[in-house]
Amino acid sequence: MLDTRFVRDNIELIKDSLAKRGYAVDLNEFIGWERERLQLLREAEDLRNKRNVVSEEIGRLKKEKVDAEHLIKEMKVVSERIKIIEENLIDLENKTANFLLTLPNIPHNTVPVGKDDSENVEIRRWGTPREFDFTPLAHWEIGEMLDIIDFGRGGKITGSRFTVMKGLGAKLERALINFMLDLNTSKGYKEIFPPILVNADSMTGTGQLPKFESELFKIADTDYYLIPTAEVPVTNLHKDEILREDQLPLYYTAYTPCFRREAGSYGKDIRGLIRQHQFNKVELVKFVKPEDSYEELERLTADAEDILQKLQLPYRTVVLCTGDLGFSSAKTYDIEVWLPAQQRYREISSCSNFEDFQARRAKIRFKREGKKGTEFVHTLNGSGLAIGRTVVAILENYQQRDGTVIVPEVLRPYMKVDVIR
RNA sequence: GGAGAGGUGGCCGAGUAGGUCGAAGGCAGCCGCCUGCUAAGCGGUUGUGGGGGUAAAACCUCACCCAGGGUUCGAAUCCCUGCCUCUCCGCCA
Repeated sequence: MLDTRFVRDNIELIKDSLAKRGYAVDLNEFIGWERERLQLLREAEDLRNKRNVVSEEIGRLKKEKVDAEHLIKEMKVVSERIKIIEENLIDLENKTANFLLTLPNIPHNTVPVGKDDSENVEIRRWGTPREFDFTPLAHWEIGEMLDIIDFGRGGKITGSRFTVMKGLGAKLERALINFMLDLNTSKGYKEIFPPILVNADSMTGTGQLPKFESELFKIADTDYYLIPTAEVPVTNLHKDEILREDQLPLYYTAYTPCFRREAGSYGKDIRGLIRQHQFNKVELVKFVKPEDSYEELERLTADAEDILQKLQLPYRTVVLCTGDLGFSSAKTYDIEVWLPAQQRYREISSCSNFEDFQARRAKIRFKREGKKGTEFVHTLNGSGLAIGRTVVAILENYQQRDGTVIVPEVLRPYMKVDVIR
């Protein structure tokens, strides 16, 4: 969420930055609400002040057994007036707050301007895509041949976009989770295992609600939602807290299953593991001081890239342009892994700096040593990494002519085998 | 699921026959004083958000005693609803 006063005072800047994202927003109504709200607020405060003073006086008079009936009558009228104003005030507050909740974050000035993902800018590549002396198979073909991925039974048990991992496939999934958590924690990220059902308040805190309800699974008869990413529970760890300066930065890593409706992606990536309703992911989350957040974003991205380097998987990193940037993010790097069967790079991690956008929604603040007042922290997160897509990348990049798959060196201690056959 | 108890400031903990309580006291923190060092002691100070005000402060004011409603001239204190915590029973991984 953007700050009310900031929006009020920077109308033009907001309009410009939203236009870069492809949003056309009418702020005039908001300005009108704010003007009226402030006026009513002052009126209400003056009246409340009067009531406080006179009520005190009434108390004193009653103690002295002096008649205060005329004052009580007078205050009755004042209280009624306050009540009416407060109702209007609440109405206006709701309107402005709901409006602000639907505004996306302002892109950082280093984010390239563009209309959609075709204008994202590649900033680096690592590794060289392997030359095959045979035609590489798609991961779903490999997975079914080796009997480690069962798409059909996933559909039977639940429905489309659900998959069963079996044998060494299941073990590969588990190995990757452990490998990534071990690597991340060795770099100072604290491991978290959070609830995977969260309440609406937490979803609002990180920006999924109110705008993107249709992309979430909601539990019937409750206020709970299945998380679409560990970002939600982990960022909300410090909801409504005031942290001490010396507690920052905070680094967390968490493995969770993730659940997404994938509404609006009908027909996309129907085959294979790329786009599932349920998938595993190891996430990286940071809470940092504002002046550090862009340096922290670079390091977060580097930490995610390091996982691919250790797995010896070729990738490239792109910076998302304004038109492709996520709702809550001020700047995002996508890391895309090379998939030989598709002959293209596919997203495997998304690393973002949300600046104070989430912190303001979730009221995550900190206090500087020796300074008055509080400031919002900056929050960041990135996948480190999406497990299912990493499985895809390993199967496709490490496949051999005979249909078997070599286990990446760093995973062998976890897998206990060198080859999946 | 059944029965009970409770939710007050960074922490502990007063305050419930409504009135000057943003809230006693203690601890912790900060600033002084004192002190051979440490400890003890003495004095002062320390919440959050909003509106106004200022060059910036100072300052004025409103709100906040789990959350949301209600009663009242006036509520931390009374009433209702919700959430959470604890204890006992049941059930269960």
